[in-house]
Amino acid sequence: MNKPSSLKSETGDTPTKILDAAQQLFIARGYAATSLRSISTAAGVNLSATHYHFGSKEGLFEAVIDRHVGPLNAARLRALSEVQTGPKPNSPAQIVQAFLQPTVSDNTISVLPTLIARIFSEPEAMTKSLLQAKFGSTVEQFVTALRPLLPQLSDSQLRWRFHFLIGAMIHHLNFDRPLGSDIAGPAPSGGFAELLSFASAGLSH
Amino acid sequence: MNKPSSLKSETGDTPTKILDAAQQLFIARGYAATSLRSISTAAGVNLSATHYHFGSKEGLFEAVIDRHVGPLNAARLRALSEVQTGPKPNSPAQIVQAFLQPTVSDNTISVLPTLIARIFSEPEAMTKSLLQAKFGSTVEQFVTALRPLLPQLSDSQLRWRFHFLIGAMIHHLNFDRPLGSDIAGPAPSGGFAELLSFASAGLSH
DNA sequence: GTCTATATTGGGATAGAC
DNA sequence: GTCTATCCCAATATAGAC
Repeated sequence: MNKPSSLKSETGDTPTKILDAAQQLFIARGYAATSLRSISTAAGVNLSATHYHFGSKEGLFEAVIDRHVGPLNAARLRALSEVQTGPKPNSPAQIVQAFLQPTVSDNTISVLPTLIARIFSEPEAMTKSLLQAKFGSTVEQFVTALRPLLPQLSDSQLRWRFHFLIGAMIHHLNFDRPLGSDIAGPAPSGGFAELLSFASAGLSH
Repeated sequence: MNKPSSLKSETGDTPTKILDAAQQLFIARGYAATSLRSISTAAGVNLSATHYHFGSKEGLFEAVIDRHVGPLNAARLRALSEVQTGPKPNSPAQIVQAFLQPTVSDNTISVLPTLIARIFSEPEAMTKSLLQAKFGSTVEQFVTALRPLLPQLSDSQLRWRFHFLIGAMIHHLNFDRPLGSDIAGPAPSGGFAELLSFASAGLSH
């Protein structure tokens, strides 16, 4: 159960190899179930290298996260800015797409969204304040952008609905197919388009 | 980080005390981060009692789950049946409410939904087939009930949207307030009502 | 059914040679 | 920066007395 994958990323320096392996294993098994030993083995480096470069397991976890939050926030805000500089008025669906699209298209490897989903699903108390610190500002800007487009909603209603939008997104990233779909075979397509319309409709009704 | 809560449920026989403590800690910390030691300490029983009654940590986890899935499925199907025997035609919102309401009202202690959310958020491969086994049939019946009410949706669309509905529900159960709300203070109210309307609108648009 | 004691393994972290 | 070796602790699980 604890054998690391045989896939190694042979590229990059030691810290990068550690980050790549840690990312893959944290996604697959979660934080607590992933040992530094399995990470160092998968990365093809010595166990002590993880401590030398990242200090501790928690430090490594934060480093894995920090590698991605900046680019993701930047991509979302760039998409939001593009929507807002286009022809007015904007639709809520455009804003929603600016928020969701970078989670599926902004990385060559598509593990980034899965990592985000894993962070949201971690039980540790650490997680909640960490999410606020890393994503709070961006979420705030999207809520602000949506408010004039949905004047019928109270601030509380708007925040709740954006909250559920995030929940649907996380669930979509955690599971590649709906419950009840065929277990075997390729994942059914069309999920992201459905997510967009589901979230937009839930937000705007 | 691993000190068990001082709250003990002094009631019940030993297996019940173990189940209560295990449930509380699995919810708070997740499966991997919860030790049998912390469970037995919180339960006020000997460590060996956990093995004697449940065989293994995984066996205990399944026992915690199994204590609740039956009643939850029954409550959901009962609510569905009541909706369907009422005056026709039903609205999708009624079906959605029949699915969601038991997660917040069917237990004296409101930890059941949090447990369900935790199961959905566990990374282990075990989880996915387990969810299909425990909830697949009930979800299937709700999808079947919704289909004639939403004839404009393909089967694939309907399943995706119900999937997102579940995601929003899980997220709501995992976090008691939206990102960006005041960290301190009581959780904002109205979340469940907003979830109902968000999910119904996303499903029906 | 409940306890003590222990077997066995694996975890994070560190010291110190190179 | 990288290695070996090791410390120290915690984990699941079991054996066997009571």
